[in-house]
Order: sequence, then structure tokens, then C-alpha cells
Amino acid sequence: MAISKLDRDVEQALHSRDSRYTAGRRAVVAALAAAGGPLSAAELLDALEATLPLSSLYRSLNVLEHAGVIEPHFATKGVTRYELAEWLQGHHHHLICVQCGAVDDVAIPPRLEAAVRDLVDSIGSTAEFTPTNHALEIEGRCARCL
Amino acid sequence: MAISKLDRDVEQALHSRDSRYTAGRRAVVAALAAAGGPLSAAELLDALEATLPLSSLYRSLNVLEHAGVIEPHFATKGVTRYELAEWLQGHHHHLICVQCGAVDDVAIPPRLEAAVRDLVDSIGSTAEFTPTNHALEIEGRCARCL
DNA sequence: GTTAGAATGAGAATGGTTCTCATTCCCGCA
DNA sequence: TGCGGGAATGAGAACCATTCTCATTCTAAC
Repeated sequence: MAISKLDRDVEQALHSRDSRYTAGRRAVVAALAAAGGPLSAAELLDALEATLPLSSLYRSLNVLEHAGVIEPHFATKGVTRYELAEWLQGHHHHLICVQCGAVDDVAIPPRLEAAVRDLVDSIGSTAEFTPTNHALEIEGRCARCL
Repeated sequence: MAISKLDRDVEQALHSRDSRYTAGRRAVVAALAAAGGPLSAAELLDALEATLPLSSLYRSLNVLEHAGVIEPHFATKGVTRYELAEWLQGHHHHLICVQCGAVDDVAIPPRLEAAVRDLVDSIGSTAEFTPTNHALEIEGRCARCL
């Protein structure tokens, strides 16, 4: 994984909004890059071994989201999870454990992906709705919860 | 829409859990049946013109969820929306407005639905994950927010 | 009708998230 | 190398959706 390229991309995204790529923000990005799926604030705090205060973490998440570096995800009740934006880590989908709430990334076959994209496009051309993105969320039970 | 059949189904689901199908719960089910997509507690309160107190509404939602009558949905930050369970209103997907958070139901073509189902099944047979359900969420802007 | 379990209503409590404010940091410029 | 100002930080209070508590009321079954 080309961490340095990721860092350069993120730094540029932040700079274009007059924001700095500080230690705390680097830590958040690194943790998200290392994770296999979106993480909640609590999970991030855990991954970072609570090296930054809650309020700073939430603020960093906000800044990174507005800079387009990370994207929020709402698959489970009450918590928002974040992951690197698509332009940084590519398009993918999610496996969501209905028991423990864990979320993992998963890729789907190109043929199906193309079919979904076609559908989304056709909705854009017919309905009173302009699609910008789509997400296939697969719910079930993860290995730990079986 | 055969409201009486819906009521009968819901009543039976509740009775099998020694719960009653009371006026407040009927109102919630009716509001959800009339809606074109999942509703949050606040939206329900609005639809019901605040005829039942918040605590009762949340309790009703809990009871109905545990009885399998309604299902929660988490597409937008901070709020949980509910809709009638699939066995009551059929399988469908969602259009989510990233601006105002509104969620509308949408059907997808059977061919694509079949392809998605196949994919989900294949994940079930290979990965350390047992799928129980799937949801295709299409994000974008609704007519009001364009 | 009585009674026990279920439901209700009001308000307090909870938990994730956001806000406030005083302080500290860091980049650009002298 | 020091200054100034906008950006970032840390601690804690505040916020808001949701859940809990508890006393009261309803309702179905005997």
C-alpha cells in the first residue's frame, strides 16, 4: 500500500481547503487505511489507543469529511462509521453483521457492478432523482457471530 | 392496499408474542403503510400530528420491530427510520437524498434483482459470512433539493 | 367484576456527537 | 530569528435522538 501517495493526496485535498494535515489527522487516515472496513469514532479511538481526545477526533473526522477525504456510513444503529473516500480506496460494497454491527469491505464481480451502474443511470434519466452514488449492503452474520 | 389484511397480519404477529394491537400501534402501522418510504420517529410524530407521546411512539416502534412487523433503516446520520417488514410490503430498495435525508422506495428490474440475489448467495457459500438480506441504496438528490 | 399482565404518559437518564472557549501550534512574512 | 494571525487542540458543557423508570390506566381472561 503506497502510504506516501495516500498522504500526498490527502494533504493536497486538505490544503485546497486551507486545512493542515496534522499529526492527529494523519493518525486517523492511517487507521482508516489499515482497516478492512469503515470504523466508528469509538473503534478509531480504540485503534489509536486513545492517543487523541474525543473532541479532537470528531473534529478531525468532520474536517476530513468536508475535504472529501473520508465518507460517512450509516449501516448500524446510532453510530456513524467512516472510511476513506472512493477516489482514495476504490469502489466497493459492505458486509454488515446484524449481530455485532461490524462492517467489512467486499468487492462484487465487474459484470454485476456494471449492471448496477446501468440501473442507477437509468433511474437518473427517468425519475425525479439524480443519483450520485450507490451502495450494496449485504446483511448477515459474521464469522465471530455464527 | 388491503388495509384489513395488513391489520390482520400485524395483529397475528403481535398476538404470537403476547402483545396487543392497540390504537397507538395501529396508527403507527397505518402511517408507515401510507408512506412512500421509511419514516423516522420525528417524521412519524409529524404524520400522526403528535397524537401520541414520544416515549409511547418509541416503545411502539420497539415492540413492532421485535414482532417482525417493521424493520429499521439507517441511511442517514443520527436517525433511525422504520418501514413495514418485507413480508408485509415486498422487497424493494431505496433512493436516499444526501441533501435533505428523505428516503423513497424504488423497485429494481427482476433481472438485476436475480443477479444480486445470486451474488449474495455466492458470498454465503464462500466467505466467512452468512447473508440474510441485502439492500441497494441509491444516493443522490431528490426533486426538491435539485 | 376482579385481577394480572400489558400499555401508557411524563419526565429523567443515557450515549453518541457537536459546540464553546481558552490555549497552543504552525506557516508566512519581516 | 522573531511576530502575527489563522488553524488546531483539549477539556468540558451542551445537544439531541433514543431509552429507561415508575406510577397509572387499560384490557383480556377467568
